[in-house]
Amino acid sequence: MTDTSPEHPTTVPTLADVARLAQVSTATVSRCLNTPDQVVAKTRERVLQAIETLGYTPNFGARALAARQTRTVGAIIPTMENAIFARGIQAFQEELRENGFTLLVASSSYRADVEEEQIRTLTARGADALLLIGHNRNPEIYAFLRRRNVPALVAWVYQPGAEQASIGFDNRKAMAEMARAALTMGHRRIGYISAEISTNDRASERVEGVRMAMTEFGLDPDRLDLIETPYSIENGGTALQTLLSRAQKPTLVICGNDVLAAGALMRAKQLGLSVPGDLSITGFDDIEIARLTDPALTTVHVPHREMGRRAARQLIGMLDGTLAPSVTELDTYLCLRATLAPPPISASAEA
Amino acid sequence: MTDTSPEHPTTVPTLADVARLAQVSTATVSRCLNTPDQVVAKTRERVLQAIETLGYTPNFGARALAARQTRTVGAIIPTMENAIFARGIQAFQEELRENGFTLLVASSSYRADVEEEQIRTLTARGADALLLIGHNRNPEIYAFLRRRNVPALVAWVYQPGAEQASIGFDNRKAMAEMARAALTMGHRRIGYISAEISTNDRASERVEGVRMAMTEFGLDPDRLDLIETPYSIENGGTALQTLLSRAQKPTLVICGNDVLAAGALMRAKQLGLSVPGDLSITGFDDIEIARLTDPALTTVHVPHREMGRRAARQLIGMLDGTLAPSVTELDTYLCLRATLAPPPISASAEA
DNA sequence: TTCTCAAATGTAAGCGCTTACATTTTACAA
DNA sequence: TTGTAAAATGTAAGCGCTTACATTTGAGAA
Repeated sequence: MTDTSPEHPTTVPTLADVARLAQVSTATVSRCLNTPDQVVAKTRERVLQAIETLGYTPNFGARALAARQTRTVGAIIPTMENAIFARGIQAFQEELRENGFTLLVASSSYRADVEEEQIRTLTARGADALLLIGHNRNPEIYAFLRRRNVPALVAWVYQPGAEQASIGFDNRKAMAEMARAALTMGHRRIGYISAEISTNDRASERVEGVRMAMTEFGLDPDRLDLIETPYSIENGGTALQTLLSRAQKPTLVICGNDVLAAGALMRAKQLGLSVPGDLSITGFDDIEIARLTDPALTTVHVPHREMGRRAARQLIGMLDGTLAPSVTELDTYLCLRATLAPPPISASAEA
Repeated sequence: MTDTSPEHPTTVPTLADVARLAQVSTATVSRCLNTPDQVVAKTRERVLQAIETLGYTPNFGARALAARQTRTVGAIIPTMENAIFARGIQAFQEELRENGFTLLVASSSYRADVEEEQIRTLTARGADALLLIGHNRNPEIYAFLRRRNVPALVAWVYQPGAEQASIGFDNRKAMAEMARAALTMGHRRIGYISAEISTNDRASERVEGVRMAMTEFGLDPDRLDLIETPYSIENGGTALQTLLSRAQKPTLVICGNDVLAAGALMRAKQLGLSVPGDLSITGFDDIEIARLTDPALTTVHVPHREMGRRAARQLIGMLDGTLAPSVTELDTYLCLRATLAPPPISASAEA
């Protein structure tokens, strides 16, 4: 039983339906959609009209199957729960969109196995290219992607001599700069609140940056009081409390990012400490929240938007063959606001 | 030139490649993947082995095309920039995942045209069902979705007698309750910081709730001092400052959500006001930030997680025909924390 | 051993699109 | 008018999968 009455259609309209209604071949309809100036205005209008009356929308899967490309790129970020990646991904998406690409975002919850699954899912869905965060993952994944001709770009990190194409900043160098500023002010007892280090190279590099600076200042890097905890405001507060319960209280708590720092700062104030009078606290990322805490957070500014836009451009270039894979370093800078100051006199005397 | 050496494959492996290597038909390979117990163990192992050595991954588009379903559902939320929808969507996703569904999220930036485009995109990509936020949109969209057999569920709102299947809470009632609490304490000069009302029914309903309560208390609802501004911490601060510049300063600022409230609270403190001593501030949503401000925010608790999970179940039920579309109301409750208190004596005397 | 029938597997027809190639139309020069 | 080439359109072969239906296999009954 065929149903041809446009009034009460029972199935979803297809290209063929449009072609029939417009009295052209399916090829012409397809061209109207993809290369409109290959079809003469009169025909085109007729086709567009038919599309309109039928309420036709092309089937993405079929199109991808036939065209062998989707103009879609995938991004797998560790988390969507806090705003760490929001701005960068937003910019990434904007630049993609301006170039006719669609972004598909997935999150891995900082888990390698989930990331791997998401990579498979996104390539199965036809992602033409992939944006990944950080370096450390199973090298087989790159082989898999190469096999499928899916270019990948690693973001949020810069490591000299990296194998993979990447765009980002030197996390170690950036945090070292912060640590040097603090050490110069006289801080010697330092606490550090970090994300889990073993699976997160941004986090581990930042810690290493502090250790590096400590060594430069003649301090034993093992004396860094390190706590690892997932990024969240709440966890920042809890970790701060732990650090403050040590026999030797820190005069400075460096946080792996602004979210942790915001939590630590709030908790410190709730505990009656004056920041930075009694205790200095620093963050990393310079997200919105950093400017809005009271006092405003001293942090490391990361060029999220630039990173996102340039990542998109790089990936598009790799896709159409105009750009070779490359390793790009972006600059960060210290953002000295109000939560970092010299340690209290009493404390520096003790040290 | 055909390349059959598995060492240096030049194309991505397909079902047919697997079938060839395992010496079975493509149908059998397909069954191994989709209905494994329809194929005898020995064959299955051989096929799985072939899949492994070839590194085969099924092509999603082709599968969707042939099977006419994707086990994918789409959600279009107004924004990803703040955490308003994060928890609810997270729960939605979890429940979907447990049932073998994948979630695709898109954001509309609170723009009707973008939302419409996203709806088309997601259905083109084969979403089997859709989650939408709030009621007000072009009714043609529902016709479009019906035509395509894509069930849709509206969330975050409850309106008695709604046409569309929905799950959510009564925004008006919830906010009215908050307003009554404040009015009972003696507040008479009320400022309100809202999202844009014309395009956002959650926002407008909440405002109406306050107006309703004012009327109940014999106040002229038009005296509500209303400012509309996009949800962001920064904007909350700016709006607060505007409200404070009025001839008649408010003793209470009700905010349309916690993000605005957090911004307003911070700004108030920076301006040297004591909250709630000099000024009361309230939020809506009860997201993480509400418990972490100082003082903690008085707000309306929304059952985000429950809403997300139940939305998923409802949609899955509609998809497999076991559940009829329905309109579900969820309960909210007042979360009295520390930013709401009676107005200062001086103020109530003036009123 | 032969027969029966369920279980396992195979065959092949699409799903809705793009695109190489073939054909027709059109515009313009001769 | 005719010829020519470019422009417009059509034809049809897949893209990689699922699945209805056909065929083969094998276990157990007779």
